[in-house]
Formats: sequence, structure tokens, C-alpha cells
Amino acid sequence: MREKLPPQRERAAAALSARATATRQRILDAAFVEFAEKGLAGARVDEIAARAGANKRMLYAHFGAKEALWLEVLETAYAAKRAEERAVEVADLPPAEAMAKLVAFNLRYVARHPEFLAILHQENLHRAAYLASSARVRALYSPLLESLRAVLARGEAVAIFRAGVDPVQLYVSMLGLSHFHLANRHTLSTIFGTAMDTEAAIAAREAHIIAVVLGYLRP
Amino acid sequence: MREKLPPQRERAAAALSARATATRQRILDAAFVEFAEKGLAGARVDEIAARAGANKRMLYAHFGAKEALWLEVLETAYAAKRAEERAVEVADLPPAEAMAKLVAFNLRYVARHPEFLAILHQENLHRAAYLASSARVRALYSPLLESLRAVLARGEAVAIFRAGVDPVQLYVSMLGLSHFHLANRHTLSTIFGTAMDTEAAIAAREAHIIAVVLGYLRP
DNA sequence: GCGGCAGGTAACCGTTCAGTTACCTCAGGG
DNA sequence: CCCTGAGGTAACTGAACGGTTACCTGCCGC
Repeated sequence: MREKLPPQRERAAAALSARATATRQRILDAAFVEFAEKGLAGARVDEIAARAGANKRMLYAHFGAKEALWLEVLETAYAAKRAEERAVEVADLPPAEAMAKLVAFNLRYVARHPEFLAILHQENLHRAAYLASSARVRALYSPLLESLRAVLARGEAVAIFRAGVDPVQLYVSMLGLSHFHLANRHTLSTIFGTAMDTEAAIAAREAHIIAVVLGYLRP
Repeated sequence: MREKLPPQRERAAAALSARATATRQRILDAAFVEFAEKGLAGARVDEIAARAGANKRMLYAHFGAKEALWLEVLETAYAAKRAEERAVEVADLPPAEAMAKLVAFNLRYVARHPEFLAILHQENLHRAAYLASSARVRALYSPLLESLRAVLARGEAVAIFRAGVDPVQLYVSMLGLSHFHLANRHTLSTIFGTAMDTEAAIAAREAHIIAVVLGYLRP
């Protein structure tokens, strides 16, 4: 009766034993890697189980279906990013420095977690169908966007930034400037013949996108 | 002997009949749609054949394998973009207007062809393995990058643009500003609750990214 | 007007995959 | 110490998939 019979989200209650929790976590981690590497359709359930040092029985006991596991991975990926965002403190910094920190954070985050990009793109391929079904993620409003709004207002107030900047547009721009370089690092480096994910390339990119954002924001 | 036996790229010579060419083209078009919608792993060969109003026999006769068809689609997608880029004429425009036109072109192109983004991301998921094997695409250097270099130099010469801007970085930024908004339109609109692919949203985005690029370029 | 063959059809094949079942193991409470 | 059931194993299943084969058709040169 515990598992699956009620089609609702399983095991909200029913605290798991330490061993079970560990197995569940290993499966989730393995799924994250496999999905990021091969996408939802390309990922293999057997491979996930093998990577996790578990097997399919346990995978299905914990998650019920490949797609449910995908949703869990997606939620985890978003939650992890939001959690790191929450740790970015910019309220004490002068506006320009604060803005630079926000921009750099995004670039560095995706450089550290390129799998996040892969998951995100896959989900967009599915027209965000799984994301749409996740109340949990939709409730996870970006702390970064809020910080950006505040910094923008502060900078505008002291006339360091131009007036009338739309925070959402700027937020999307900030993400775009960071993501594209890394999301397309393989095609870019094939075409330009230079690696995009070395520390040097990332540092150069960081300097550039900070210059773009701050250059734009000048009054 | 005609097909497949030599493992080289098939049918370079051997002009096809009009009917065969048409079938081949229909299969290619159908594959483009199917691959863009579901990715390489998610796409179904039967579905491609059905969409094309053909069948698998012909698909395999013309392309030999699903992956070879993918490569063909990828090459076609790149070639199509490069061809449209070649038609963008900016040499006669003042630097700022020329730059705005280049930026707008990219946004409008991906808005018109969101499938291009899907193909591009899939290829990056595969670490550009297929692209790497395509001498044809690697030879297709972007005319847009060349235009951008020229415009940048012109603007710098008359002190309308700041000095020392790296054209490749700016090119990547231009693409990032355009692509992200549309590549992630489904997750973005799920999270923000507003559609990203309406004409109004695209026009607003266009105005913003032009402002960002030109704002940055001010000396 | 007919023989050959490029172009097309559809049934088929072996493999792979998501998901299931039958069974084992072993910790812990009675 | 043995019984119970949660946690785990591995073999299995039916369907779907990529790719192939055996066969049909109608156009074109002769």
C-alpha cells in the first residue's frame, strides 16, 4: 500500500531508513548526471540504476516512472540554483559593484554546473511541460531577480545608473550573456577553434559581460 | 552499388530525378521538424518518414542512417542561417544603425526559426560531435561576424564606439542576448507567467538588446 | 509496347528499452 | 532464535525502435 497505489506524489510522510534515503539520493544524483548528458529521451533507466549502484526495482520503488524522476531532477536543479542565489549578498555593496557581483555569479554558477544548462534546455524542448506541473518550482521565485531590482533602484536613485531600465529584461540579458557562452561551448569551440570552458576563457567572458552590463547602465 | 557500399558521402554525383529530389527534400524537411521537436534521441524514424509522406526504405536509401540524417539537418540549418546572414547589408549604414541592424537580425532570425535553437542545443548536448565531422559547416564562417568586425572598426575610428572591444566577445554577447530569451521561452513564460514569443514581447526584447549593445559601445 | 530499373511499399527482424515479477537477504522486535 | 517485512537482486516481458528484405509499379529508352 505504501508505494504507487495512490497516484499522488509518493512518500511525503513515511520517513525512510537511512539506507533507503542514501539509495534514493544516489539514484537522484545518477539521474541528474545521465539526464544532463543524454537528455530525457536519450537517458537510459538501466544506466541510471547502474551509475547509482542500485537497480531498476529500487528506482521504480522510489520514483515510479522515468518521467517522474526527470521532474524530481528538474526540481532539484532549480532548487539548488535558488539556494546558491540566496547566499549572494549584495545589499552592502555600492550599486556598480553589486551589479558586477550578480552578473559574475550567474556566469560562475553555470560554469560550475553546466549540467544545469543541459537540463534547462531539455525542459524547454518539452515546452516546460514538466516544470508547469511543478508547483514547487514555480513558487521558487528567483532571489537574484529581487536583488537585481533593489540594486537597480539604488543605482538609479544616486544617478549612477540610467533611469527606466526594466529589471526583468536586464535579468534575462544577464542570464543570456552568461548562458550562451557555456551552453554552446562545444559548437562555439568547434567553429572558433578555441576552448570555451577553460578558466582563462571564463575569466575573459566574465570581464566582458560585466563591462557590457555596466557600460549599458551608465546614464 | 550506387548506395552505401562505399562508406563515403553518398551520391555526390549521380544526379537524381526530379521525383527523387523532391522525396529527398521532403524527408529532410520532415526530419528538421521532428528533430527540432524531439531531439535526436527522441525523434522517430517512422515518424519522419510518415511526415514526409514517404517511408523508411526511401529514408535509408537517401541517408543511410538516422545519425547521418541528423548531420544533414544540422548542416542545412547552419547553411540556411549563413545564407540569410549574407543578405544582411550594413556597409552603407552609419555604425550605430549598422550595429542595431546586426543585433536585430539575430533576434528576428531565431524568432522566425526557433527550430534552429533546438537543433543547436541538441548538437551541444552531443558535444558538437556531428558538427566536428562536418567540414562543410566549419568552412561556413559567419558573414555576420565579419560585418560586426567591420562595423566595430568603423565606429571606433570615428569615436562613436569605445575602443578595445573584442569582436568575438561582442558577437557571442549579441547571440546570447537574442538566443536566451527564445531558447528558454517556455521555462521563462512558465516562471514569469507571460508569453515570450508574441510580437509584442519580441519587439520589447529587440529594443532592449539594441539599447544594451549600443549603451555598452558608447565611448 | 516492352524490358529494365529507379523509386516506392509494407511486412519483417533483431535489439533495446521501460517497466514488472518472483525471489532473496538480513536487521530487529517479540 | 525466528518471523516479518523493508530493501535489494536479476531475470523476464511486451512494446517500440532502427534498420532490412522481398516485392511491387510505373517511367523511359529502345
